[in-house]
Amino acid sequence: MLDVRRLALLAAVVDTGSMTAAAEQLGYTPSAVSQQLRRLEVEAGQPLLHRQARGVRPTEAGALLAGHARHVLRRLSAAEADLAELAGLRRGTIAVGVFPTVASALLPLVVSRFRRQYPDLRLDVRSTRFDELVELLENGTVGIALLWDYAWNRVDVPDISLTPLLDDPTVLVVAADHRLARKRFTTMSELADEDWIVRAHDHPVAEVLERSCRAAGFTPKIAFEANDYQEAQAMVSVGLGVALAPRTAVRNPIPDVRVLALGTDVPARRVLLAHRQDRLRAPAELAMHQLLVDVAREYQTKA
Amino acid sequence: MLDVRRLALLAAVVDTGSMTAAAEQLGYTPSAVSQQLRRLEVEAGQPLLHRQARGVRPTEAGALLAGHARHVLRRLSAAEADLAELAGLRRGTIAVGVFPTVASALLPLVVSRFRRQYPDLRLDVRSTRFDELVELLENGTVGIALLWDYAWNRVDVPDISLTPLLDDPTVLVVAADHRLARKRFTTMSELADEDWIVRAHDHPVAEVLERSCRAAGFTPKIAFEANDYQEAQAMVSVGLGVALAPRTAVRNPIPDVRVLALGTDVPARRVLLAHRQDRLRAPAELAMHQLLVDVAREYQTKA
DNA sequence: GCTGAGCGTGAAGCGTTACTTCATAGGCAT
DNA sequence: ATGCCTATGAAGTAACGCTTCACGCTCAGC
Repeated sequence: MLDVRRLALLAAVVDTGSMTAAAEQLGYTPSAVSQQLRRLEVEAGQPLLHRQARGVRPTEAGALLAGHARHVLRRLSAAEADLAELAGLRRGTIAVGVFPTVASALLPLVVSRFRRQYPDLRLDVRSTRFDELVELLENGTVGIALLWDYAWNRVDVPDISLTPLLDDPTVLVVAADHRLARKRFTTMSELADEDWIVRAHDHPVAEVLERSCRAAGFTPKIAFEANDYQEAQAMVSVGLGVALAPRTAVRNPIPDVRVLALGTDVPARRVLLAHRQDRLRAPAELAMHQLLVDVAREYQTKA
Repeated sequence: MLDVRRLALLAAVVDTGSMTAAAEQLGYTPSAVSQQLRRLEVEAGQPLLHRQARGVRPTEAGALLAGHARHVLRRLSAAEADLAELAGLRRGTIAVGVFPTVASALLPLVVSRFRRQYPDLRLDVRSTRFDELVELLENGTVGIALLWDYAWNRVDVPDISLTPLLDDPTVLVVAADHRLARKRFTTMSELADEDWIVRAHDHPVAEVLERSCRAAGFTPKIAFEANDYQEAQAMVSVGLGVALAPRTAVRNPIPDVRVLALGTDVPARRVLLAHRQDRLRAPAELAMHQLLVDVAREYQTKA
């Protein structure tokens, strides 16, 4: 393969008409230019320059090669410009993986601010469940994923770096005509006699209920198992029971339910930002990382 | 400037989907590929490959760079192909400088054979006088020049390499009704009483006449000074006198003159092939060089 | 005619770099 | 659990490109 640095030298020499001028332009000594061009001529198998008393002139082969050299150099500049655009956030794509409850609550904020702040970047959001999120992260389909965990079961994936974004306290959801509906706050010990709506029994929030009730000294009566928080709210609204939920999951409650805060003794869900711990991260990914941290901080303090 | 060899590596890795495969394809060890790509990523300021369990996948920046790399490599291949075409005589230009008398006699043979043998090469012929030929040769306008000299004034130009092509004997031109017109051969001593047509007095053939007559023991009577051999022949044809000329110059004599050989004691013009003695010579130039040597040899033996 | 500036070239030496070798770590299939 | 395939790291070596210093040449100016 022809050496592109030598071709660049040739192009400069042909342009300036002199090895010395080209050397100065490119920051070399004339000797270096002369040596490299000599090698290029050997490589080419034919003379590329006519040495004259005053400077040099390209031969037919030299002019031809210099033309190719200019194309190559232009393309390399374009490549560097593209990299600079990616680095300068004037171009690029960031794919983020999220889980459904954060998708509905936090994400609108994130997306709108991202659009405003980086109008030239493409944003890809995938909403799916926990284990697939980790997989997407590991194979690079997404650069960033939002995960969650509880204190007794901290997420820990090798080669994945985690940044806690916010604490998502567990709240109580009751029907609008419930005896506690007027209150803003309650404790688990007030709820010993309630019927409970939970999500599928292997869902973590079921374990939150289990642990909280045990700490309060009673065993919850399970009235219904819902498939998601929307369904759970519906059941609560018609008086089938009360439910525990992460606050972000019921950020926009349906009409006939009320949301009450609970004490800090009820375990809170933690939302985390996860990414592969590569030395180098794509610029767009770094931008999104910072934006998520910012949005989460604001969300936390505002709420 | 981005390193093209690294870009080539990247393109190969992206194509094969594996560093090991790319290494094997390009004749490197996997370690070398890994190291170079790492450097390229540092240069790019962002990751270019997603490392996966089974091989690698390009990131957005990696795919972009690989695309540019493919363009650059294609262009470099084209450059090499062009050089090969020049070397393979399927392309190129050869400029030859000649002096008028060889142009009219030898050149038609040369041109026709050149066209036949190298149909893809361009041939540029410039016909001019001796000193300008040397100048054209020195500044590279022509790659080959045909020169001539006589034994007492050998051409010698620094950095110009000379190859004798043929001996161009001096002949006698007489009118068709001249007393010697029927003969094929004569000697200077038969010509002591003739009137002479010469070319301008500083022209070498005038010196040939001078020397030959002196050797034969007489001084020529100059009747007319002609500007070229055509004019000289015209004067001879109308009986103004006889003339000496290099044989190639009267290769195609006008109707009313006859050409007689002279003895070897009359100095012969020597025709030379001249070129700059560069280490490297353009392939088309080498081809033309050989062709000229061949044609001259045939011309010499045939005549 | 001589001299100096400008240009290209060459030999020697040095610093950098890119490769190989050898060894390690991790995932995946048998 | 074993073995293969992947990427990766440290160390050493060989090659390469550059600088320095010096020379030869041509042209312009005193």
